[in-house]
Amino acid sequence: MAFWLMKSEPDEFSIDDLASAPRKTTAWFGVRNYQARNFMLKEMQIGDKVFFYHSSCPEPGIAGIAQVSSAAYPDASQFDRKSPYFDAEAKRESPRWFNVDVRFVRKTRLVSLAELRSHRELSKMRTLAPGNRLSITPVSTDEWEFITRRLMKL
DNA sequence: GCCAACGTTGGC
DNA sequence: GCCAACGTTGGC
Repeated sequence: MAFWLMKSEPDEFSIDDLASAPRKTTAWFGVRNYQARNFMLKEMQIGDKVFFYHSSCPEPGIAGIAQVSSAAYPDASQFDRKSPYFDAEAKRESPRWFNVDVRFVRKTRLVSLAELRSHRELSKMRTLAPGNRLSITPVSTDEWEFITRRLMKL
């Protein structure tokens, strides 16, 4: 089992939105970056644990925990002309973008970006790397355990 | 709203 | 295959 961090703008879709979604599950659609897509398509497994991260908001940070609840399948929004994620190059028979489903596990206290940066133990964390913009990044077992046990006291 | 960093595009 | 231009991300 692997660990991930997935970013969402809470104005668009927050941890509370996930908690109140039907079956507490959402399709993680709209990813339009190949590296992030490949994590979903090639590496994620059902049951992988996810830090749900709020980005582009007054207090960016980890807001909860979710888990991967499906294998990757074609992202429907690429075929939807009315969607901001529409991709004219994508064809039904050869989709370009994929997503997994993500299911709510629990809310946590907000562990802010500033707090994450303050711990040496997390200095190698991919999402904290200078200039990182990837919306999906791997989290190591050590990083996961440090954050859940030491910071969240779970 | 600014801007640094990065990914993508397209001309050559 | 290089690289300049452009668009996007996301913290501040």
